[in-house]
Amino acid sequence: MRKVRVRFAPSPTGGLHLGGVRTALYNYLFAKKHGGDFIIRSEDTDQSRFVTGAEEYIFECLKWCGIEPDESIQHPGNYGPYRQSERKDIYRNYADQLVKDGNAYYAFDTKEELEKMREDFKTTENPSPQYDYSIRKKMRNSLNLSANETKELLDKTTPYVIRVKMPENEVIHFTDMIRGDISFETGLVDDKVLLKADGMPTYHLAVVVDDFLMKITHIFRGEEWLPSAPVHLLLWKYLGWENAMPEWAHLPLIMGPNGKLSKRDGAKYGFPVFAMNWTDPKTNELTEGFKEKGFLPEAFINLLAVLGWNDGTAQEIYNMEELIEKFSMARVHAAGAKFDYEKAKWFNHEWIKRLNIESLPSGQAGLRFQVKDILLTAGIAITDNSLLDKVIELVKDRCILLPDFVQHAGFFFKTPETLDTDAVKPKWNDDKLKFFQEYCQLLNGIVTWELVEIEHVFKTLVAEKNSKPGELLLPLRIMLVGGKFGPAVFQIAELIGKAETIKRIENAMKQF
RNA sequence: GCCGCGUUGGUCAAGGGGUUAAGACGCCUCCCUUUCACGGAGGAAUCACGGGUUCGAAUCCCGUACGUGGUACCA
Repeated sequence: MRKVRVRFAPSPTGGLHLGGVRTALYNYLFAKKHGGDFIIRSEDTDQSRFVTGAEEYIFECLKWCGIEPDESIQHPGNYGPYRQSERKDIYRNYADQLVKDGNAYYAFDTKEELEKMREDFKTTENPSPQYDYSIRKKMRNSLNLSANETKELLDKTTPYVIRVKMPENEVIHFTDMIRGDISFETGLVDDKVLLKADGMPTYHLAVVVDDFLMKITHIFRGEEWLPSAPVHLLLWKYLGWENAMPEWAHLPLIMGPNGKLSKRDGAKYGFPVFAMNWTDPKTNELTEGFKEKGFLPEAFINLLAVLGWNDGTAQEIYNMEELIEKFSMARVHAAGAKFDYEKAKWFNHEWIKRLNIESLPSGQAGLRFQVKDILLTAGIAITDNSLLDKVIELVKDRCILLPDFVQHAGFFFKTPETLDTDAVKPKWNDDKLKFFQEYCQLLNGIVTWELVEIEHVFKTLVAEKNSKPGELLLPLRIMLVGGKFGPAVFQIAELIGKAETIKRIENAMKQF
């Protein structure tokens, strides 16, 4: 029994979107569940499209999610290098071997010739002709040229690519861990480029070679790779590695409101699609991440994990430990799942409610730290941790995203700058003014500043004046918190203290 | 066009020959609460369609439709 080894090969062009993180997560969960290794290979095959900073960004995102690779550029193991540009010679070697064995060939067609071919063979029935077994007979490649002609072209360093030679009439099938038996006719698959003119491998060559060399046992990737699976299968066979063949699973896509989830959807519908803030270095355009939006990493991995997977029970809230224990690839849905931001927020709410105040199981700082941080960015510095803890306990039920704490906890530490006077003014009168003046005096006389006392004094005075508590409670709330929200008024008064309570009432009275 | 994959309420989904077809999000109603939430109790809402197979189909088979991905010297 081989040790489980899985790998994640994030695209360098787009940073990490929802689907990417979920692929990483599923790979990670599977590896950890089976006591295996989680490996990250960096795909930088296409230098011209490489986005600077993407590599670091990906590691940061995964780290935030609590996913640390066992092997990667940053955590080298025995199977490096892990960056494709540094493995160039390795790929070339295997490409040459494929040519030598007659399973691949040199193709000298220029970009223009390819375009011409696609134009010439285009019909209404077949709008995009492929470079396949029938077309390749008509192109400029080592299959049609004589050995000498080929050698001559190579000697003259004519640009060329190496393409796989797909068999004309074979059925290739394999078992997908999610979808079961899947088969393809090889004649319908094109002769994919394996090695590009610049000497870099395409994904097709790179994955196969890397997965073999890095002793990968399971390949989990997005569903968009399913159509090229037969190419990969054949390559494993042609390279003579059939007995080391890994198992496969093609993960369902994550969909947006209309079709596959895209970065645009995020902007259009107002929800994040990246784990963390992503600034496109080319356009300088900032896309807000789940982290910055106020999601807890626990909530983020939780919602991602159950978007396309469930363990068959009604359980919805899982921490990383439980996910590792319960995850199984066979229970991943084959159909794509539409991302629902409302549900995503619900997960965050649940996690805010249950997150430990002090620290996380992962050893990271707990809710207190995160709330403190969010208040600080809003200009509210916290010095009293025990007060903060009490406040968090009191208001966390009404906070969905982290920044909600600014509204719901901020006024405990900072006098509200503006009051919702409109809610009070229309019904404000001299009687009420007198009531609050007297209430302030009474509050001032309270010796032990406690909830029951503050409330008792209020109620007694209300009874004395023969007024309705409801009409006075709302103004008091506005005075203390600034608006029609927050927990029980007297609880707020207790926590902000005697002096501050009286100060806020007196200040507010001037404004009504 | 061709090829692959898919299709259970608006969304995530359980169920894989006999179920009153779970549960969650969202929505609605009520209760609780002298604010807003939380919480509690209810409610509306689903097996894409058409054929088979079967005593019996959401479940198995075929077809159709629709969705989605691929069809690049992108990944």
